[in-house]
Parts: sequence; C-alpha cells; structure tokens
Amino acid sequence: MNTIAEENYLKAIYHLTYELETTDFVGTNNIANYLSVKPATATDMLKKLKEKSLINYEKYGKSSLTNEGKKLALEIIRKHRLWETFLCEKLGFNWEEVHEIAEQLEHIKSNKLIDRLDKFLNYPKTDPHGELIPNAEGYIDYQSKISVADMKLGFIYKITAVKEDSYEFLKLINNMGLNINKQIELKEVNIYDNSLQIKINNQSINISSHIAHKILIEQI
Amino acid sequence: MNTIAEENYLKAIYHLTYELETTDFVGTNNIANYLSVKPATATDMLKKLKEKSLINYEKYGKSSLTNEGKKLALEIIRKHRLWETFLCEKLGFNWEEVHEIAEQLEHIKSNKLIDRLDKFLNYPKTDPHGELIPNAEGYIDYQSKISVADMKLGFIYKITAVKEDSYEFLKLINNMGLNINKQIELKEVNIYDNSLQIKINNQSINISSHIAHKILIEQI
DNA sequence: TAATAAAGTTAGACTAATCTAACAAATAAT
DNA sequence: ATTATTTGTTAGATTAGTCTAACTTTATTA
Repeated sequence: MNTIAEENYLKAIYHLTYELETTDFVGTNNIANYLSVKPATATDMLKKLKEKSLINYEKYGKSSLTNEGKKLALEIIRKHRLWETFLCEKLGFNWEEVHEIAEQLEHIKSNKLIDRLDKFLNYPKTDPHGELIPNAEGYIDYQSKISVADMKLGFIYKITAVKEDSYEFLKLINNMGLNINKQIELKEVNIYDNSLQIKINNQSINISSHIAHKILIEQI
Repeated sequence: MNTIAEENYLKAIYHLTYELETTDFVGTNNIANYLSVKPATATDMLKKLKEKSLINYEKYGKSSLTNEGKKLALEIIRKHRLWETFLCEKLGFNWEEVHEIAEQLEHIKSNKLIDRLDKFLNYPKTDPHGELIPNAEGYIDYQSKISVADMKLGFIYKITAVKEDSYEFLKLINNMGLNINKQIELKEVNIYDNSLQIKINNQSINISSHIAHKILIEQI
C-alpha cells in the first residue's frame, strides 16, 4: 500500500508526461514545482519510488513511470474523476468547486467502493470537465473523446454523444439533423472562421467550430 | 484544522465516555487500548489536545472532552454515520462492510460536502446500524431513538418509524394495527417474558419484547 | 500499612515528509 | 571551450506520530 504523498507524486508524473508535456520524461524541478514542494524533497521521493519500482530514475536524469507506476497513477486518476462526477451529478456541485474535494477523496482505499461508485454513476466515460475516465483496468478509451472538430478527410464517423445537454443546445442540433448514431463525414474546413462543411443525411451542411467541439464522434 | 490522528483521539474519547462507559472521564490506557496504540503514544497526544483546549487532562488523571472537543467529535461522528448511510443506501453495501471505509471518509474536510450529502440522503436520523446521526450543529435527537420497549407508564406516545423494513415485518405490524402516527400507551409489563400490554385503537394488545424494540416512538 | 500490581509518564529513537543551505552536474551562451 | 546559468543532489534539521524501556504515581490487597 502506498502513502498519499507517493500517490500524489505518481499522479504528478503522469500528468506532466502524458498531458502537459510532449516528451516521455520529466525533470525533478518540474515535479517539485507541480506539487509545490522544494526540489530536494522531490529528489528524496523519486529515490523512494524508484526503490519500489514505480518509476525509472537516475541521478541527474529525467524520470518516467514504469508500467506498474502508470497503472497506479491511472487508478488514482480514475478515482479522482469518478468522485468529481459524483459531486457534480449527484450532489449538485459546480465543476469549479469539485477539484479540491476530489483531491482528498481520490486517496480513499477500497476497490469495491470505487467500482460500486462507477456503477452508481452508470459507468461514465468522462468527468464533468470532459476528461476521460480510465476503466477499472486503467484503460482509457481515447476514441470516445474525439469531436466533430477532430475529423479527418476521407474517414467516416458516427455521432456518439454531446458535451452539453441544455435544452437549447439539444434543440439546435436536432434541428440541424445531428442525432446520435448518424453517420457523418468531413468535406471541407472553411479557413475564414474554422467552420466545417459536413456531409450528413446526404446533404452538405455548415457547422460552427464551437458546435463542432461539443459533438463527440467515433470512427467507423 | 486538526490532523486525522487528532480527530481519531477525540472520537475515541467521545465513544469511551458517552457510549461505552458510565463515567464522564477516561483513562490513558483505555484510550490507547481503544485506538491500538501504546499508552506512551496516547500520553503525548493527550498533552497536545489539552494544549489545543479540546480536552481536559492532568498528569496521572483521567481525561474528558471540552465543549469544543465534544463539538468536533460529534462532527466526525456525523460524517461517519452519513457516509455509512450513503454506502448502504446508495451503493448497496451491507452494514458489516461499511465501517472501515467510513473510517477513511469521515476525515474528508469540507462542510459543504457533508451538508450536501445529508440533503442527498434526505436528512436521515439514524445510520444503517440504527445509531443516531448528529445534525450540523452537533445536536443528537435522542427522542427519535426511543422504542416501544422504552415506554413509561402514564405517558402517551405516537409511532414515528420502524427499524426493520422487510416485507414480512411490515405485514406483521400492519396486521397488529401498529401504524405510523398511531397513538400508543403502556398498560403493563409481563414479567414472564418481558412482553408488553399496549393500549392502541382503544384495545389492549400484547407485543413481544423483540417487536417492541423495533418500533420507534416519540412522546406527545 | 507496607508490598504488589496497575496505570501513566518520560526519555530517547525511528519513519515519513518536509525544509534550508551548500554543493555538484549538466546545459546554454558568449 | 570556458564561463555562467539552470538543474539536481546531499547533508542536516524539523514536525507529527509512533515505538520501547525505564521510571513514577496511584490503586489494590494481603
């Protein structure tokens, strides 16, 4: 079993490598800065995590997660995002308020608890910020995150979900014929305003960039 | 803000004084034993809690909670019992499984969280074990816990709740005419088996001690 | 009431996580 | 390529919570 501090370092390394940086390795100062501790403190913890085979670390070198470390980091991120979803959907918090509380809840130790929570929330794929939630095996379904704005020419997609569920938004996309499971294809990007020409229902329609980002799709 | 260890000591002293013992003071060994730590460890913490004005403690003497300490202890107990209720009612845990998880959840810091949870659970008065849940001000409504078995001669009560909700149990008490809001009065205790003669609906009926403990009442 | 037992405290040590200050290595810049 | 800057490490100290071992106080009992 790992301490809360250890879990926070693993999570930090995960975010820095896979979400904020382009490289697969992160520096000690980087980690220290992210966690608001001094570099000396981070050095000590990196040694400890290397000892536990959770990270790759060499003196004066950059660090990276081992497979085991990555798996643990994803477990914590899963917990964090499921709790955030719970706080917003069930307890009515705004998504700006939930982060701090989820930072505490993510360290509760009980696999059964988190699996039951997942079920209670109906196995959500994304949290209230739109971030993907890893499943119990630590697998992230990146497919489920691409939106109409990410479509590439020459591929066919289908609409799977929307990111906003206000009545007004749903009415609009319904009027445009953009329904779940409909097939959709990119024809052209209008340089002028980044709006898209889309083929749907055998006709070409124009979708604003704003709307395009809110409609999730999957390649078929 | 207090540490998790401090909170656990306050809770331990509360339980030992108000729920397990008859006196208002508890010994150091008693506390240490309850928390599975050595007496020396407890001594150190007792000094610290005295310093923070959360307990009354004198060298070689017994300890007790100050008003502030008691208030904090009740806050933690409130959180513990609300989380237990959540785990059982919303996530489908059995009541034997929830204690360990609630021991962790009770230390999450956020008043807003616990008040929202309380609302989400519809302001429950007791947890799944039948223990009373203190309200946000630390007040425990002991009235709501007395059962038919606690009735005194010469007072009039009304039925407010039941502690078991199996179909069979509800059918039985319905057949006996014991419904919510009905007025009820004690006539006699049968020494033979501790069963009670009760006046209800203008007739005298016999209720076994077992059933009597499961029907909650309130004096009117 | 004096001896014994039980309860409680003190002193010194350990671990985890943090810090500051001094130092060392790696990278960038002239 | 030598210097300057940035990055990272080491050593020693601190705080919280715990331990063991030795000691003191209070309570019990013969």
